[in-house]
Amino acid sequence: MKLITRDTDYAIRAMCVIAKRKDKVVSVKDLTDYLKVPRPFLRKILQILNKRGLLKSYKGIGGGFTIALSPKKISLVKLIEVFQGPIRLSEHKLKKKICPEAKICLLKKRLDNIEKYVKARLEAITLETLIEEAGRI
Amino acid sequence: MKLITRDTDYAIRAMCVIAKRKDKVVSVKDLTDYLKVPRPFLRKILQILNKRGLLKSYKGIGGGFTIALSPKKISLVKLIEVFQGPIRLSEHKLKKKICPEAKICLLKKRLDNIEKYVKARLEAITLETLIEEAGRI
DNA sequence: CATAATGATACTAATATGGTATCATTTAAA
DNA sequence: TTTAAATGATACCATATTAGTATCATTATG
Repeated sequence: MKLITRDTDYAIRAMCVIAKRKDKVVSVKDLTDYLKVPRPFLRKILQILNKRGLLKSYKGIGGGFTIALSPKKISLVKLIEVFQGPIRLSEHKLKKKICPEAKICLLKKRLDNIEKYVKARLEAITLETLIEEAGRI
Repeated sequence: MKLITRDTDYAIRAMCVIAKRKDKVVSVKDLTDYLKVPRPFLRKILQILNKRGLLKSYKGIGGGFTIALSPKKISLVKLIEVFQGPIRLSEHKLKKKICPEAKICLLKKRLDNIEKYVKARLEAITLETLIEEAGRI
């Protein structure tokens, strides 16, 4: 079980770097030199973030990416959901055919509560908090 | 992202039924009739639980499974780890080559905390609590 | 000894993950 | 105005995981 897959992880780190550079345009080359992650893969990831409106892109020589939104507004939940779809701890449905013992589906309620907590915590972690904390050290 | 996969889910429900029947031997046929899950798949799952010492099995006519441990002692964490391996929310390693920006790995610390919480909650959910609550309704 | 159960094991199909490769398009600068 | 350096769009590929199926061996009961 993984909460965060490789693409999300790369995205988080790349976004942090881009966010810190503020309005300076950062190219994939710059990022891969620094982060040591596979270039074509990171390219794909950044294109997705661009399409989703989290990055702005600039083509041509000297091109690259800048952050499109305030780092305050970009949470881990958001990034996770971009690459991994909605967060759901269990797909355990309350349908009779899957769970005739509707009572056992108290399980579902319990898992839902845990999920709610996890989501809240991940919502609270934004690019801003990551960058800020890093800066203080 | 899923915390609980299908096999774990089936295992939880089957274990609840078996635990409730106490010392009565429950066959796979009984279980699939009731739970409406694929029989060969459930068979495989129960065999694994048996090997891990969570169930006792009885061959031959009238055979099947009984619970091997007190339902108190069987937590969701245990069942999840049987089928999905150890719970880890992020594989984000603190290695330089993966994360040159060691500071960003505050991320790791944060995720670890969330993970600790989730584990504690899942540890607290045992077959007993699931059965007991169901009984009260 | 027939039958109903599990044990062991191998196989398969579908999906997700972690990428690569290629060509088109844009743009800055020589 | 050409060239080079960047992204855009897309298609492809390899591996692992998930979700099963199938088959034969073994065991116990009546």
